[in-house]
Amino acid sequence: MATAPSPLPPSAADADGAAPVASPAAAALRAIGARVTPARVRVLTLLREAPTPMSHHDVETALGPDAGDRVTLYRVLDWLAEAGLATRGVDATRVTRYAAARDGKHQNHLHFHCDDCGQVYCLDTPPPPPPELPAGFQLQRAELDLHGQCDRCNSGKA
Amino acid sequence: MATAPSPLPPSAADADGAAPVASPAAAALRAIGARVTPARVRVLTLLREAPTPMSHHDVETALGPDAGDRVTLYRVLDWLAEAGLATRGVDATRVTRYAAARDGKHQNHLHFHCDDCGQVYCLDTPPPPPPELPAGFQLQRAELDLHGQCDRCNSGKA
DNA sequence: ACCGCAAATGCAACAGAGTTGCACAAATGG
DNA sequence: CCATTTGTGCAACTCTGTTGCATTTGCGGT
Repeated sequence: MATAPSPLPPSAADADGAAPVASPAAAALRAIGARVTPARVRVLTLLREAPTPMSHHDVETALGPDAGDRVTLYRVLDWLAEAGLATRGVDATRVTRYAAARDGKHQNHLHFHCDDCGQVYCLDTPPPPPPELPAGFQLQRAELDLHGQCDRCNSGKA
Repeated sequence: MATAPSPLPPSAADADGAAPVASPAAAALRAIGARVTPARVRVLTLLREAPTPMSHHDVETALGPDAGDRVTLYRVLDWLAEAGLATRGVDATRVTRYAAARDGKHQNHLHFHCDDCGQVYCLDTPPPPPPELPAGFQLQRAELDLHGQCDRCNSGKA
């Protein structure tokens, strides 16, 4: 798998020494009383601009030299998820993907997994109401994953 | 995680030299014109008797000395999924789980993932109808995964 | 402006799940 | 019973994610 398309935005990670703090990511960090570190700001900014959930590898590639240590990246992603600023998800290839949890938007929509290229798409369609479950079971969240072929892979084949 | 409960049935894997072929698993294999090998019969039989999807590790543990080689087990599980005799799924801990695909039963029901113990439960509730998606996208299958705490983990805590 | 401490980072080594290549054994078909 | 095709076993490897520990750094207090 060749690291997916990843249409990363042009001006994702900047503001290191010149501009103090212009990024909304930094603001979000401050808002919850967390430390504002370059790594966190860079990663969160990237996730916020990304159109689809990103894997550790995606983030590392997208940030390039600014990605820093592999482990730090894992820890930052993990921390973001723990802090509620991002959501975690495991795709069909056993890879964990992260998405910015903006204003709760990512909590409540559908994901389409392309079984061909592995890309994950976010759909605007509202999810159906979850069914009720047996007593004793507490529902935390429901996730409807659609699997199939995306338009790109679909047109390329028969 | 201590390898899940795994209530493996008493008479799962037998019939090696004495009884010719009594297992329905073997019959299922023959039915699709595939080779009937001990490994396949043992694994498929186990999966068919299992109440929940099993991971590679679960199967290896359950079969004990009869499990054979790790790699063979991976290949058998993979083959079963490819052949349509089992279905694959990835749980919250990035572990692939397999379930026997009997008569199409496992195709169309819900899974509840316990975020505490990682156990996967099969619910009888019928899944909601999938929404329509953008043009160019071809839906292969929809999977509704419910996440939360199971009754066991739920009662143990506050 | 400076100091100190807790928290974050970097480095290195490790762990578990799954894969690949190749030689050998076994299941079918003739 | 033999030949061919397919599955199995072994060893080594890749990839994703973790853990421990020393060092640096954000940030609040002085």
